[in-house]
Amino acid sequence: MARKRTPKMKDQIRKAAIRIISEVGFHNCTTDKIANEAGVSVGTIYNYFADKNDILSYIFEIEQKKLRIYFKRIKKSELSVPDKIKYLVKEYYKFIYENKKLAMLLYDEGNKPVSGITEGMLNYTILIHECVKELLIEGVNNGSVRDNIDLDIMASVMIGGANSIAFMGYLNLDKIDSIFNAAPDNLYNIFQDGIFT
Amino acid sequence: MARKRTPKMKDQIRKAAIRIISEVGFHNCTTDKIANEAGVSVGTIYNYFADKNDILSYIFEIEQKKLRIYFKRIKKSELSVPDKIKYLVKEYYKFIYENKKLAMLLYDEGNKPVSGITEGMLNYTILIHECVKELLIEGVNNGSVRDNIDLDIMASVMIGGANSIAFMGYLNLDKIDSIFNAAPDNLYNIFQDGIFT
Amino acid sequence: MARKRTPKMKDQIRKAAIRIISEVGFHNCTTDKIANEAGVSVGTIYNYFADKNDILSYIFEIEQKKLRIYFKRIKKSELSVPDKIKYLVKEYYKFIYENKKLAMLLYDEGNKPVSGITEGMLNYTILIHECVKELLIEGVNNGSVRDNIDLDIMASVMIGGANSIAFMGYLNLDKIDSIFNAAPDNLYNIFQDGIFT
Amino acid sequence: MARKRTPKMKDQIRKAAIRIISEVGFHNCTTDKIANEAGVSVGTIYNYFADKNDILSYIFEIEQKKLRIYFKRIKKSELSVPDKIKYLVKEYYKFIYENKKLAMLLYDEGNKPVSGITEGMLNYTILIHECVKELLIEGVNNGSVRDNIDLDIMASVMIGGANSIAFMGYLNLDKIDSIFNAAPDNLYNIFQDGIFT
DNA sequence: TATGAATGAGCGTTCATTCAT
DNA sequence: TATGAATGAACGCTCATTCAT
Repeated sequence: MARKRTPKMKDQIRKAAIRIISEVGFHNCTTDKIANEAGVSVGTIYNYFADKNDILSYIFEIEQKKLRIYFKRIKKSELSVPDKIKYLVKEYYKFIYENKKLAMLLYDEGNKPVSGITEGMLNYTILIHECVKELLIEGVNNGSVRDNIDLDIMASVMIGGANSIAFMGYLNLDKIDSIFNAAPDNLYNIFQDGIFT
Repeated sequence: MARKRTPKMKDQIRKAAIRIISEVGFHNCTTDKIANEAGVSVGTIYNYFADKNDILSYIFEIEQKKLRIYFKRIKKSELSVPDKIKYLVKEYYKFIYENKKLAMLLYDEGNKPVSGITEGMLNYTILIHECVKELLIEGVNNGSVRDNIDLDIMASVMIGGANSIAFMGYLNLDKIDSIFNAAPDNLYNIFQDGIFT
Repeated sequence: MARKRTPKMKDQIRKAAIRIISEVGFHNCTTDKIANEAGVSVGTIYNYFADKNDILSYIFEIEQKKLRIYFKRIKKSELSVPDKIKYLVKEYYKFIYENKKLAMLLYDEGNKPVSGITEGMLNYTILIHECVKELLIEGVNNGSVRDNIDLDIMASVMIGGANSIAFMGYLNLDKIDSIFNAAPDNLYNIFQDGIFT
Repeated sequence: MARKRTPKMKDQIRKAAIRIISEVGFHNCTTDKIANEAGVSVGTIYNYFADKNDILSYIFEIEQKKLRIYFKRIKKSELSVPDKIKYLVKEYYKFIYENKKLAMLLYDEGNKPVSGITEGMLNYTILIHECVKELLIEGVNNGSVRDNIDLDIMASVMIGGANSIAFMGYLNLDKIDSIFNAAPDNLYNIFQDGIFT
């Protein structure tokens, strides 16, 4: 029996791709670079992925799966909606701090209305939106979230706001620790009381 | 003091580039396409721009100049800080509605911590941040903006939130009108009172 | 005298290759496709064949063997030379009608002075030539075949003529039946009396 | 004004392609080889041809045009049909003798019911068939060609026969002169009286 | 200054072949 | 002996850039 096509190998390639793409962007990331980073030959990539785009799709697909599980768990918890969101925000910054490269990639490639390369990318972004919105609906229903604001807009602001801070962190890598540290409370604070006095 | 005659051709190319890039993204935008859209030959592009990236830099540079003037005007106005921000938000949505292609491009290419192609792109993003932050400082100083939140974070949330709504609009082009219509008030509302009750 | 058990697998691969090559041509025929068609793994092919070309060689080799036996039988028969040829032509069209794929392959790959891939291919073509020529020599010797024509040329015309009709059939698959039906008599007729009155 | 895209350049590439393809076959002929042979860069090829197949199409297209003119001229001549054919055959061998490479290519690539790469190839083959058939029809009408043989078959035999001799010549390059020398008369002889006594 | 044909490095992808299992 | 995942050279094609006109 020959070597079995292992899920391990596919993951090895996926992770190498994450590293490369997050460093140079998807368009400057060549299949050769990925293969090299994965310690594999180019041909092998094509044993696991239909084409280069498919790698990106797969990256987003995996994250989507994780996300879905994660949100389900939060939703089911006994916490109040604000506390769920507080928790979510905290976890979010923990995640992007621990997975800088992946997070950068997700941000970099996932926010392209124009040159979106794969469906997977948009689906991921939409999924987050839907999950946050669900939480907000729950909040509106039990009176913990204001009901005079469009919930799509509210979700957008929350996600966009959180991402934007992360982006700032990536641009100021020397201050990233303090930024990510301060972010959750500050963000929650804004969600709580707005920015004006 | 009459200016020298504007290099019309450079602008012609810039505008063509905006149209093409916003349609297909920078990486799928070839110099041939730009030249064709501009009604000019490829060679001519290189009389006005050092290379392809330089076109993108120039686009951002121009927008930066406009932005600087614009912010200066707002800052000088007699409005209160919240009203300045209200006005700003309104104008922002008006602008991206009327300049969809340019706005998409600015969004698509301007938010890349990773694969940023030119300095100009980041400078543009940073400029916005700085300008908003200045406004917020003014607000803190005169007591109209809360002083217990990091202002960089606050600015990030505001900008990211606004952009995120725009992004949602681009993804739902059929609802873009109603989204952009509702955005300013909803956004201001959130800035005012947060999202929780 | 019982033969050793035929290496069935080699034949299985050979037949699969015939099917695939005749469908897509040798150059578009991948070892994967052959393996798949043969219900065998790629590796197995290389247990029976030195390389991809070797499969083609083998196909021609097998046909050559069959041909040799076939011609020997005809030669030995009591028929007159014209009758032998008449019989040959009839059998030829029967064969290519019943083995369209193989015949197409033999034609497609066997007529390449230039890009001949394997020796086997040419040998096959040459073999046919030699066998027909032998028949013609017999005819010249007993006076049934004209002796003022170069026999190589004569053989070429006969074979080329017959093939060319077959080719026409392949190009007009809807009329292939009537073409192959009419071919033997018409061809023999031409051999008999030429084309001019 | 920049260099003009010249028909000369396209021809230069076409001729280089003929040389390479006739040497190694279309499938083993790389764009790099053609470019190199033409003293041009790969990119230039793509200024004149849509893709690699297009080069082959063009080669056949050009020959088709020449052929059409040539046949028209013969048809209009005052010669009897047999004399037209005699002339045609003579010219044919002159042509393939003087243009060995082109002729080999035309033969090698033009006779593929299966793996025909471009329409142009088949059209060329069909054109020859049609032109010969027209001549035969003329002959039948004025009584110089036998009317009890299917004319498609007759045309096929004539063309296939002539080609087949040429093929033999290519396989025996040392005897090619004498073969091509003897061919016209022998062929005409067969057309006149058949092969049997 | 404007042109656009020529350039050629570089990319994504294929596929015959190998070899560990 | 059979397997099929891994390999990597090789290909067709693109496109930013150059430069003769």
